[in-house]
Amino acid sequence: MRRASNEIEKCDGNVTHDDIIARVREKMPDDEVLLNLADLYKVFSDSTRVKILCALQYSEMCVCDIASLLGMTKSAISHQLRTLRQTRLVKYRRDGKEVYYSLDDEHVGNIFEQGMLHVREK
Amino acid sequence: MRRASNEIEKCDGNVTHDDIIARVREKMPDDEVLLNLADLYKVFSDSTRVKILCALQYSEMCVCDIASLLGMTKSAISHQLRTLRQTRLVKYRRDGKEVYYSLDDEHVGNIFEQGMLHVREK
DNA sequence: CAAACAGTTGAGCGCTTAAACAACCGTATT
DNA sequence: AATACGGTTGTTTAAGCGCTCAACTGTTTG
Repeated sequence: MRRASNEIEKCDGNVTHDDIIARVREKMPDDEVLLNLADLYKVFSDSTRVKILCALQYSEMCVCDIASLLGMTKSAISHQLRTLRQTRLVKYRRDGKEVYYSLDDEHVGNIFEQGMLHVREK
Repeated sequence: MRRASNEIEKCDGNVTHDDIIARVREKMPDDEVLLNLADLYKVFSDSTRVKILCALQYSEMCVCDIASLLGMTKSAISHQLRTLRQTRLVKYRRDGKEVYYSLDDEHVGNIFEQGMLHVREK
């Protein structure tokens, strides 16, 4: 320990540019909004979920189809579909023994496009 | 164990809709693209990073300012800035002892907007 | 050069989480 | 009712990750 004793760091408050901080803080959205935003992107941050959403852009599919397409177990897919359901990104309908999933939101496409723009170039 | 013996599951390949699968597979982007896409969104999936990016939309800031704004240690902020640097989302310039960070990409704003659209409504 | 300060970095810890596994539920078929 | 099959769910395990702590780099000032 090189510091005096046990003062908390937190960027010791001394030499920061208080004017800038105040101005930025004023403009920033509420914490809750930014938290929800991060949570939304968290859903897109897993490649399995991205693949599922991407596939559903082209056709509604049952769990077995998706599992087969991605080469994964039905269990794994079902778990991921659950989080996609909870975040209202997919909806489903039952037909006999099969459950068909499809996209629930037109935003999904837009979000994808913006991401693609960044990924594709560079 | 209820299953016959040790056949792999992988959605037993039997009753799937092979036509749909084939059609979707044909249209899907390459795996690598979707992986990069997921990685991009992973950067936005943490609230600390989201806050940093959001703050930098309004003004360039030094590490100490950001730490003070978010009530976190300089170390934590610096670690996150590192991943933001590596993904080319922020750039920096040195001025004396201080290092000023700013957004490196106009896409950041667009990506934010699409996310906000989804978060705000509902 | 020494001290102070802004920022970076590596190691370690605790929490989160994706996938595997096994059991279970619901519907259809016989 | 019994069987089969599509899908779901709880549990466990291993990997990933954000933060803290401590040490270090680099720059300015005395």
